[in-house]
Formats: sequence, structure tokens, C-alpha cells
Amino acid sequence: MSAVSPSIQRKEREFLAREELIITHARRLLLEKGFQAWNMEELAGAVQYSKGTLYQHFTSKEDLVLEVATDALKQRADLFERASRFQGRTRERCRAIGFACCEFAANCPEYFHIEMMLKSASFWEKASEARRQAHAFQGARCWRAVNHIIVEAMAVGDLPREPYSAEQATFALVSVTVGSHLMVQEPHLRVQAGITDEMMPVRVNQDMVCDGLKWRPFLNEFDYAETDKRIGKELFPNAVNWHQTLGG
Amino acid sequence: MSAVSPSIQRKEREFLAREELIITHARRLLLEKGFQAWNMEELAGAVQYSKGTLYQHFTSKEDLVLEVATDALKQRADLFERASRFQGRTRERCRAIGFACCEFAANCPEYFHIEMMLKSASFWEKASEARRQAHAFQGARCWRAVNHIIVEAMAVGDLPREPYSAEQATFALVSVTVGSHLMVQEPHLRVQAGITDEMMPVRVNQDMVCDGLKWRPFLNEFDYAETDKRIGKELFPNAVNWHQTLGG
DNA sequence: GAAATATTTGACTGACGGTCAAAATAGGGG
DNA sequence: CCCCTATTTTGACCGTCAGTCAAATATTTC
Repeated sequence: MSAVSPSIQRKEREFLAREELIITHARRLLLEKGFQAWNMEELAGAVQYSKGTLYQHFTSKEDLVLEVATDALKQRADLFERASRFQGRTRERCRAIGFACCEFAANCPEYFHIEMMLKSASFWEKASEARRQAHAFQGARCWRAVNHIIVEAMAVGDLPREPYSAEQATFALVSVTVGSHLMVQEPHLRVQAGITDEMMPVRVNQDMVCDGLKWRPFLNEFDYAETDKRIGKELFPNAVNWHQTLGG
Repeated sequence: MSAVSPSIQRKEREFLAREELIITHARRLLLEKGFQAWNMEELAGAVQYSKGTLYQHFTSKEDLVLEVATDALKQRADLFERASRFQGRTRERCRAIGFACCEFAANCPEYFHIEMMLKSASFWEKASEARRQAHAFQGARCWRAVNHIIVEAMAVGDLPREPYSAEQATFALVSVTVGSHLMVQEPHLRVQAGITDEMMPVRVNQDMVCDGLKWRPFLNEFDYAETDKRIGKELFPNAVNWHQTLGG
């Protein structure tokens, strides 16, 4: 009911702007140097505020990094949702998501290192509850984008309902994608498997799982090369600079 | 040519015994507390030596943890090689390896957290070259165990040579396995996918990839439940205590 | 413009990985 | 058994860094 003082509103705006500034510089440091090779003092210097001020926005260094990671995850979720609206059969749309994921990873490989850190338990303990939930929320959006296509594929009859449930199928696709991205990072595995293009194995493995799920049309009964061309043209018409996008 | 003094030999033995002692206690701390929640002083106290002595064996805390991880990886490689000698068709033998991997993970879930740490780049920089190579060696054994079965499956005609090479197929199986193990750890994904048994999705996803590879006999044209029973009986006759095995 | 309130600051603390000079121990010759 | 030397062990010490909080500074209110 009561009106909020305009000076309060302005403060709020300035506070949020400063938070954005901190996040932007933290992202830059993370991408340039990883997690260890910079400290909060250095970040404070970069944003021209003192260390104490940083801790008004983030409960810990980990909390700050989780924020950066969640921003990136949101970008990916946006991309997934856009890709899922690709025109075509259900498996083509699933492919569009796989493509989007690879596009993102190819342009921002450093983000995978950041996401890897999130797998360690000690990280989450140090982050605030609000940021943990924000991350879970964006993760759920990615999951849903894939899951909805699978549910639809089953409804349409492209994908059999047996022996795998929609949730099992979603889980399989997510797993194979994450696992492939992870393994492709291992230098000696790249040598052993003769990998040159980093993203090819990710898509290849997704194809295997889709074929394993009996998702029609199979890899050998459809011209997916044509689909890929369309995906490239319709979803990524101009080579987007993702880092810029992420910068806000 | 020249004989080595017996006292030198004894010292060597004692040195190695002490290293074993350090590793055992480090493993215990890692499994009980993770990586952060203990320090080198605490470990020194546990093994009744001073901090300085620890650093005669390991160049850093990370170097020590890598040693523990490599010991575990060696156990897994041993298990893989044993499983790969399982009697049966090629896909059954591959399944035996998948089973072995799950058995290990189910009994020592903490090891996955340790292996996750190895994915972060800063870890490797701090480890000694010798231990990095030892880890790569054990990793290569695991890879080979899977790869050999796949090569044989192609030779025998169980697995088509097209469109996937033996290396691509190996890479896919490794990726889906690692990815599934990783995803199954995420609590909210477990809820979303309705997962109760942690290892079921890993095997399910391996089945999908094998079917996607057109690896005969397909899941629905063979009684793999029977195979699983045999694997359990022949490979894991008594419930092994893996931690004990690892303890040396 | 002064008092009250809110915000910012950076010196300080505690913790920890890693080092190295000094202490302790072992070895060997007499 | 002792003494001198080489080797090993030790733990006080160093540098670094995340996080805190009392004092300084800025802003609002009256």
C-alpha cells in the first residue's frame, strides 16, 4: 500500500548495478584464470570497491562463482528452449537441443570447468540457499526442454513407451551428453579415440542413444545432415558472441 | 653390478612401508571427510610423523590425493580385466564390465567424489609427473579392457564396423557410463527421474548405447537377466569388501 | 547544519599448504 | 664405547587468502 521512497528505489538500482559489475568482473577472472588464481582482494580492486563490500552481495567466493555458473546455465536453458521450438519431427528437435548445447560448449569451453567445480560437495555448502535454488531452477528448465520433446515424441508415436519411460529416456540423453562433454576434455582420451573435432563425439553419442531408444526416424533412415544445415541456418544465423551475451 | 648394502635395502623397505601407511590414512580421511575438511598436520598426527616427512613422499596434498585415486583406479582396472574374461558372447562380456563398474561404485561411492576433483585443472598442475603418468596408465588399462571386447565383437560379427569405429564405440560406452554415474549423484535429478536404485540407470543407459551401436544380441532378443545372474555368481561370489581390498 | 542512520572500508584473524634451518638419529671407524 | 659425519626428522615459520568487524565515511532526516 505505502509508496516506496524514490531514494530507496535508486539505492536498490545502484545496488543491483554494482552486483552486475562484480559478477561481470568475476566472470572475466574465472574465464581467464580459473578458480584458484585470483582472490577477492584482486576482484575488489578490479571493481573499485573494497573486499567488505563484495561480501554484502555474496556470502563467499563460492557463492559468487555459483552465481556466474547459474547465469551461464540460464543462457543455456534459454538456448534449449529456443532450440526446442525448432520446426521438424521430434527427433530433429531433440537434435536441435543437442546442437545448441554443443554450440554453447564450443564457444565457451571454460564454462565446463566451472560447472565441474559445482560437482564437489564442499562448494555447495558454502553457497547461499537462494543461489542454490536459482541454480536448481535453471537446471530444471534444461531438463524440461528435453523431457517435453520426449513426452511429445511418445505421444506422437515417434518414440516407443516401452521399455524406457520418458524420464529414463531424458536421463539417458542428459547423461550421455554430460559424459561426452566431460570425456572429450581428457587429452589422452582424445588421442586414444582419435578425436579432432571436440563436439562431433557428443552428437555421435547422442545419436547412438536416440537409436537405442528406437526414436524414429533412425539415423540411417533420414537425412539428418539436411536437418543440421537447417539448424545452423535457423538457430545460429550469425556467429553469436556468447561471452558478450553473457556479459549482460 | 655392485651389491647394494643391506642397510640401504632395509631403509628402502621402511620408506615404502611408511608411504603405504601415509596413503592408508590419507584414504581414510578422504573417504570420511572429503578433500577440504582435513589438513596435512592432521594427517601427520594420524601417521605419527611430522608434516615435513610427508613432503618427502609427496610433492603436495594434491599429489597425495592423486596417489589414492590412482590406487582406486588400479583396483577398477583389475576388476575390468577380470570381468572382460567372463565367459559368453561379446555383449555379455561388455555387460560384465559394466556390472563390475557399478559394483565398485555401489560399494565405494566416495571414490566418485575423489575422481571428480581430478577433473579440475589446478589439481594436475600440483601433482608430480610420475603420479600423473601412473594415473594415465591405469586409465588406459580400463579403456583397453572395453576396447578389446569391442574390437573382438567387430571381428566376430556381433557389432557392425559401420557407421561407428571401435574407438568411437569405446568412447561412447565410457562416456555414457561416466555421465550416468555423475548424473545419478545429483539429488534433484534423482527425484525428477524417479531413481531409487543408483546403479540401475547406469546399466540401462549402457544398454541403450549398445543397442544404438547395433550390438548383437539386442536387449530384447536375449535373456540378459540370466547373464546378470551368472555375472553375480561368477564374478562376485562373495560380497567383497572393497575398502579392505584397497587398504592393501 | 547537526544528529541519526546507513554504508564502506581495510586492518586484522585464523587456517593452511609448504619450507628449511636446526635438532635428532644412524652409521662407521678407531 | 665414543666421536665425528651423513642422513633424516622435525616443527617453528612464511606467505597467502577467505572472511570479519570496528572505525571511518557518506547519506538522510529533522
